[in-house]
Amino acid sequence: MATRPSKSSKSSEARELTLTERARRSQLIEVTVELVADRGYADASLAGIAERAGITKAAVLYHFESKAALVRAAHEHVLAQLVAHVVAAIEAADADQAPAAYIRAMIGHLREHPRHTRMITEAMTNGEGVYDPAERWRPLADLLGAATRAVETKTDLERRTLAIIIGGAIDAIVSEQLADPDYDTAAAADQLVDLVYADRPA
Amino acid sequence: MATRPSKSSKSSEARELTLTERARRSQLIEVTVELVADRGYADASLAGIAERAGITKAAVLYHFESKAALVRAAHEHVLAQLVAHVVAAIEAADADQAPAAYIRAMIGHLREHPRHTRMITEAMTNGEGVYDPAERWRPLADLLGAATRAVETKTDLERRTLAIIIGGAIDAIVSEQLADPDYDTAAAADQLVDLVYADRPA
DNA sequence: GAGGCTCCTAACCGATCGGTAAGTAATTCG
DNA sequence: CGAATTACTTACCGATCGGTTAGGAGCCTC
Repeated sequence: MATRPSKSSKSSEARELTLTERARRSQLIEVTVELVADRGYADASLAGIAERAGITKAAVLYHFESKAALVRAAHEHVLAQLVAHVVAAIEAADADQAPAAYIRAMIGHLREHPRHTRMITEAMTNGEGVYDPAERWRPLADLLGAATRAVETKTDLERRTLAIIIGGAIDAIVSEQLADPDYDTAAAADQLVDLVYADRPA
Repeated sequence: MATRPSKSSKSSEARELTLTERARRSQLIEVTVELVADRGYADASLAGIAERAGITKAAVLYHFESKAALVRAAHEHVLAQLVAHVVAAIEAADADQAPAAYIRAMIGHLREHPRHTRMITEAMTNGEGVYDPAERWRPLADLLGAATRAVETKTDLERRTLAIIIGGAIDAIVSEQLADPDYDTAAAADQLVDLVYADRPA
């Protein structure tokens, strides 16, 4: 049979992973990120993932209950790293410099991990229900609300729109770098920060 | 047989389309736009298009030589309308107001044609080789170059980056409206215009 | 009224998809 | 030693994909 590893004799709840299982799982996640990034969400098949990992399709499904579960795990993996990096940068900055820190941390991280970037954008545009677009800019909008000193946006709507503008600009800068690796994203980040802080100077 | 309609006895080059053929083609293009917009590029199958049009798969391929050709035609259809609208708006504006006209025209058109919008973004992210991302912001960058009075961006790189920022912001504003139809894109367009024109006031 | 053209249907094709079933070496454990 | 568990492979499944083939109804023309 090829059912799941059950739970190693004990009938309790906690799933304790073996050493090899942990290794395979993380390898499969890595391979999935690579493949989704390189060939797109639709062309990242189980067969392709399996081949790249040196095992068969069935072996992949032995470790993950479905392709969707594998892709979800891979997505959570890259997203967690991004969030950790950005949160650390924000916490290290002064409150009024938080939006600037956000912009530079986002662009910096994505520049250094192009595959992660491709995976995230791929998951956002093609992932079934990975995370809902209505909440996408909420964290940034909240951040702008907290940084009242430097970025004086009055209404909630204006704050929301500014978050959307900044977020969209970051997306586009990152996409540009994926298309042209020579594009200077650090300079672009500076220019975006200037633009945001130049607004409402009074 | 079900080959192409050849060219109606005459062996010359010009393909003259029948009345019914013209009608079917435009119907199929409309249906394709609908389906791609509603269910995404990957889930818009020939069978689905055919069913929605009330004919069979084979009949669709009788009018278009492949699914790719049909999608290409649909894409060109929606893109042509967008370009016509934006160009008209720019030509009607003063030179230094051209970027503002661009922003408002883009956002306005996309607001009024949400299906076209979805189709275009879908084609950009999932379309095989519809149009290359390296050239995407070129027209806007050129426009900024021409409007030297209001938007004083010095170097080519800064102009390029500003175009990317504006373009990305427009994308995000439009996406937000697709997720929340109550979102006030006209106000967002005004805010984006203000931000762009507030830059480098000296 | 026979032939030719347009516009379509029904049936089929090979490829590929995610997923399942059955069996089996290798390791661990009583 | 023998039983159980882990970590796989080979072979298969039904569904769906884009595309092809053969044929036929309806019209138009000589």
